[in-house]
Amino acid sequence: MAKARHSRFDCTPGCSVEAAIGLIDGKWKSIILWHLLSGTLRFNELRRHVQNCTPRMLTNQLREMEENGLITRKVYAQVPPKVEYSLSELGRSMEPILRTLKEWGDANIGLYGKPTGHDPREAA
Amino acid sequence: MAKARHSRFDCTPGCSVEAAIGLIDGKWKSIILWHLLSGTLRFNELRRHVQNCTPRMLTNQLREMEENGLITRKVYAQVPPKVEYSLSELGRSMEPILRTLKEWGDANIGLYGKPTGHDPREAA
DNA sequence: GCACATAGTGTCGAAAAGGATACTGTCCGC
DNA sequence: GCGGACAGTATCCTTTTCGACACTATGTGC
Repeated sequence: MAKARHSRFDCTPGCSVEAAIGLIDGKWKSIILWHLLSGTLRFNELRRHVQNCTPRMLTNQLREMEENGLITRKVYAQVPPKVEYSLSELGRSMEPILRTLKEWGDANIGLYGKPTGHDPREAA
Repeated sequence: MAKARHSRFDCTPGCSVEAAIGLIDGKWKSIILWHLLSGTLRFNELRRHVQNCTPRMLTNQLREMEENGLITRKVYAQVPPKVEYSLSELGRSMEPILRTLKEWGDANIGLYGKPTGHDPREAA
């Protein structure tokens, strides 16, 4: 997901769709982004919010999003380390995407019977 | 991606975002969905549209989306097989998502310097 | 009889993503 | 001096994803 997964920007129309997805895809990114919409958060605050995400994964996702310019990492040279994560302008520009996604999810998942989640192959 | 990857619907707010992403995530799904927005397509038509997607992968993605209720598969009992894929109502309801995603992608990727694609770790 | 088209399936293997667990260093409170 | 909080790292391992390639069956055209 990190690297070349969605890096075919030369593909058929729809590639920008893919490219956009590529940036928010990754098990925790959307949640992280979602929380950051409400404001700046520190590493361990995020950890608590995301709960079952290991620190390794959290760092990982955060770093990728930083590289992609979605978030900003601000380190305070303090004795007990302090690092703040916030959305960059680009990250904030994704708000409509996140919202559209959430609206659709709220409207269609559960109401519809959880498109994912149920998976016939498990029941059968 | 297929199964339990994004199946934490009980998580913190933002889970519906994740759930929605889970349905369009998967290397080819967004492209397929995108093409189907313009109308019904047959298997090999899709193949030609998506180009570098192996038939195995195509079947795979198509099946997952069918299970998720996003697309409809219509088989014609003909001698040279004929199978048509089209968006279901649920699938069509994703149009705003796809469009938002595409708009964002068009506006921010390339213009911004291809957030993915460049990856400092490769150059460094 | 051979190739082509249709719509796939099956097997194999590599790579990536993700998870578990333990560890770093520094300061504070006790 | 012990343990906690801070912000991560390092290492190992499993699962998932994806791609290559060959292969199925049936009918048509040559």
